[in-house]
Amino acid sequence: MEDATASRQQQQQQQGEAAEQPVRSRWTPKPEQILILETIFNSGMVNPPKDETVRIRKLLEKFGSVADANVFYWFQNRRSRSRRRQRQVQASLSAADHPSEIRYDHTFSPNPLSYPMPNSGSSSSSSSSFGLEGHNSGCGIGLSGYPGLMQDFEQSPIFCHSQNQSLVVGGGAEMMTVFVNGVATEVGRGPVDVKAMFGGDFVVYHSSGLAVEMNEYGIVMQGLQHGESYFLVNS
Amino acid sequence: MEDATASRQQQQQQQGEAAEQPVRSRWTPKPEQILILETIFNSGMVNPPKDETVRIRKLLEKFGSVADANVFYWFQNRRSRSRRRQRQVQASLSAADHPSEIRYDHTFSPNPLSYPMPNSGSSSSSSSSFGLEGHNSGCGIGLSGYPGLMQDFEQSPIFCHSQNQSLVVGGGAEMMTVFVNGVATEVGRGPVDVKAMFGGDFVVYHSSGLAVEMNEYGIVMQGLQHGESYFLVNS
DNA sequence: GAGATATGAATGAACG
DNA sequence: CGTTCATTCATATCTC
Repeated sequence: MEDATASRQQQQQQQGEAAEQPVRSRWTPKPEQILILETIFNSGMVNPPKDETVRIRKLLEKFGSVADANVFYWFQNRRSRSRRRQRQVQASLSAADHPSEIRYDHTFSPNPLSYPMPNSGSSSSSSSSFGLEGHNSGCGIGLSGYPGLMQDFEQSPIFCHSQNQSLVVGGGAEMMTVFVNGVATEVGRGPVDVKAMFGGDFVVYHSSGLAVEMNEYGIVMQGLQHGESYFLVNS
Repeated sequence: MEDATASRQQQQQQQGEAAEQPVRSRWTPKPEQILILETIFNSGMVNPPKDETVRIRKLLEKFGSVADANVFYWFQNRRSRSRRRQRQVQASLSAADHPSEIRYDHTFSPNPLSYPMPNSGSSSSSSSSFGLEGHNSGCGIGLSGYPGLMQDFEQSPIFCHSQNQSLVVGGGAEMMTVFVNGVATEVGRGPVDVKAMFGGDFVVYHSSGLAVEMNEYGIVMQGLQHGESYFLVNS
């Protein structure tokens, strides 16, 4: 926490000499700076000691103002998110056990570095071993290791994209979910005895405003549809 | 992965761009999914722990693919924006030091949810911990399957949560047509006194399933929207 | 179909 | 270190 101590309050960091930016409240690393930081991180130095942090900060300053605290925080976040992501991946892998339903990572999660997620137990921490994950997709930038890195950053922000695909398996057995007065409710796919199920005499409306027909016994013979919204109104 | 790091930030800097993004699309929650999320949030669970997040995700998957991260982000954003709105409202209230005249809130927000607003003086401060606004004390909505999944609702769930309101003007505006329980109805564009207008205590739902917020006097302040369908449910 | 708005995603900063 | 908050970036959506 030593580095942090010096940070605490730098509410207003001088946004750089150029005096033209809309006064950014927080540090916004330049692409070159990120590249440097990534390179250092991926080279194995994931938790630079204080003196090293200072050196890095000086290096970064060639591309824009930055404080030691920023560097400190950057590594801290990088470490944290890196590991978290690792954990996530691993968790989703173990989820492929006895898939009662094949559900896997669908959704397009572009290429997030990592997003937080409340976790309960779990430790493993043990300082340094960070999973690689830093397999920098070779788009290399040569950055000769850390000590020697220097110029030549023209820019080739790397980024080799890969699209993710999602596929979904519909679920659904004979039960389906509908929303009744805003509440998700499981109902069978067959006829619905409104009176018995909801205890009272109601008129059922579909969200479109049309009443759902029911017979003289208060039974909706076949109207509800999965995912739709309905409303019960006292009759 | 790391690629993402360098991917996003370059838009305000006069930096010559290089490559473009593969246009990543983002998760677009289905109406049913939003309803579920809103319901959970309004029930008081504003920051579900990891395991809960997973359950929610599985629930949401019945209506479309979604990842844990999406759920996580949703709650994080919801919380954040909710808090910010709260702060904003409060700030505008304190601006009434010497109220030489009645101040009324003329924030007509077309949408039921959220209204950003250009932040003005941001004192930021790191004080954190601000009042949550999810204090729906008991007004729960029982989302099925969740705190108990599926529920028994014979009694309609209600939304409490109200905020002080400024009253307004009754009348003067134009009229518009909305559908109430399937019936076209003319109402003024301003606040609607539900009790007076419909003679009874009701909860008003928009066809999306979301309850329309009303204050303790049974007055819908945010106004209804022309052409939309609403349902009155006895409370 | 350009501008305004709503909101998903990312990330710097902090807290405990 | 894990978690959470505040801000910002990016895009889907809506409006005129």
